[in-house]
Amino acid sequence: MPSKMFPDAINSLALFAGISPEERDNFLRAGHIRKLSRGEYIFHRGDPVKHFYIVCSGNVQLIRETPDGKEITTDITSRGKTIGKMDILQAFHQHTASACAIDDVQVLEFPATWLKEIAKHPVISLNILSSMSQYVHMVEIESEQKSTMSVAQRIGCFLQRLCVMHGFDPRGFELPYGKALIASRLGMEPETFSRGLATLKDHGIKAQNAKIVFCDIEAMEDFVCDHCSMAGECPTHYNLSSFPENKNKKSYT
Amino acid sequence: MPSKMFPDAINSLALFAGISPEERDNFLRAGHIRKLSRGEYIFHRGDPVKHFYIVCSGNVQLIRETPDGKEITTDITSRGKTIGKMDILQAFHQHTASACAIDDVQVLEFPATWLKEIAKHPVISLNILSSMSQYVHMVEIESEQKSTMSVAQRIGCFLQRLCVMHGFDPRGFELPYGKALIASRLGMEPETFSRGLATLKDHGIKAQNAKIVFCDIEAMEDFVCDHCSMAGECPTHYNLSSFPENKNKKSYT
DNA sequence: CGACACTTTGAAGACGATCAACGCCGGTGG
DNA sequence: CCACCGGCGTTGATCGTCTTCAAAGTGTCG
Repeated sequence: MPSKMFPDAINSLALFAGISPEERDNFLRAGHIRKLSRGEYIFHRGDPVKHFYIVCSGNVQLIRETPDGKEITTDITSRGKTIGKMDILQAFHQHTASACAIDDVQVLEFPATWLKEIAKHPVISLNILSSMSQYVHMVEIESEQKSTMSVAQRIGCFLQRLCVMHGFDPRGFELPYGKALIASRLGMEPETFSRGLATLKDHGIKAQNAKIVFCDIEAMEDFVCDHCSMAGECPTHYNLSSFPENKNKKSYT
Repeated sequence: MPSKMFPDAINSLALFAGISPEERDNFLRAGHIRKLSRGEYIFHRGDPVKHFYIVCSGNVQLIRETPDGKEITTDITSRGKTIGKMDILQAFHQHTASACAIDDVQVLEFPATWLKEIAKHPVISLNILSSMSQYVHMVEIESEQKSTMSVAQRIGCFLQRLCVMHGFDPRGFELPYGKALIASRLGMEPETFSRGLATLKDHGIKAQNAKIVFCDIEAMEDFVCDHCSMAGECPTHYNLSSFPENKNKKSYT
């Protein structure tokens, strides 16, 4: 029984919010566990969509290749997140990105039809819609940030979101994966990431190797804008006022 | 009766695909028409979400302001598209962007609760999930393009999508709105857009004032990658092989 | 005709990508 | 135990691209 094996992951699933544990476990019985080791692919872009996944442990990288062979990391999913939701629900029955295990990973695998089935459940349907809306919002904001913010600012935002999402201690935590991966996630080169991280020391974020320390917790409060207050998953603007180019500018209420 | 007034817009609504016209009109009776003139706002970012909209005529610009007062155009919606869907479905009950009429606009306005109600309908629920998944895919790809493609390429992609979505004649059509707006939509400055458009002449796209001509229709065929083939709404890569930096690189199958 | 909004062009500067080299660390094998 | 190697991250120098600021051109509408 899955819920015995991964109680933490299962209990916090947004997918089943508002559903009784019994009904939920009933749904979950359709799935089985799949283990992958670092570097293994769960599926490749272009594969026909046959399954739907919930990450139980480890981190999974969603990758899309550009025509010139470069890899862009669309997202990094950790425990409790779902993979392949969108691909199933689209009319286009192929995966739009590849999924690769960053660490050793355990996922719950369900048949694709199962998702369409449970999506008919009114509560679950709204849960999916809600989490998808939230994801859209995040992607839109990140896209906007690529056009309007400097590398340093985007890194600061990412670190803050990382900290909030994983429940890390803002006074000191370790990056959960390599810097090259984060750089790819942010759509920049590793060198650029490295340099950007260095400049953040002047803005209240210290970084030594993989250790990150938010020195100015007050500044972090500013970070919780109205976007964030809703779910803690909103990528926002770190400590904007500390960036010289943002002096004398109105803040993001 | 709305369906009499805007038959084209209503009949092509993805929201009601697979629903009988009678049942659909039954749903639509809850709405009423709202007219706006150019420059008027339908709602502002931060407003409590009270309504849900379907665009009947004209174009609506979705705007998000950055902390420094700059405006980024998140999306430009035309006839048959919905506005405010995501904002309703999120736990956060405020609009995440402002909506402004570009032209004189007519929208169908529904109470927000109506959407949550009809979302319980299994077919409509899947319709919403499907269109939202598709939108997510588009936003993700555009975000990726901001990191990987040149300005000229992004403009080419946009023009192609514009042409397909609006059913324009690729051998010559007029831009449906100003260039400054398009530049904002693409996350670049008007000057950059202007210069980028000029360079496209070397890649089979002529532009004089607002008139766009795709000279190399064969090249456009390449544009229809597997993403596009599904719905014609996929932003892809215009005529990649004509860009010198993409010679000898594998194509996007 | 003139006012105004929009677009284009030009020149300067900032920023990130790229290429190259170095340092650091863990593992492997002699 | 030490030498070697490969993965990863940093640093430096250079280049191309986009933004910015400034000014001129174009069109429309009164």
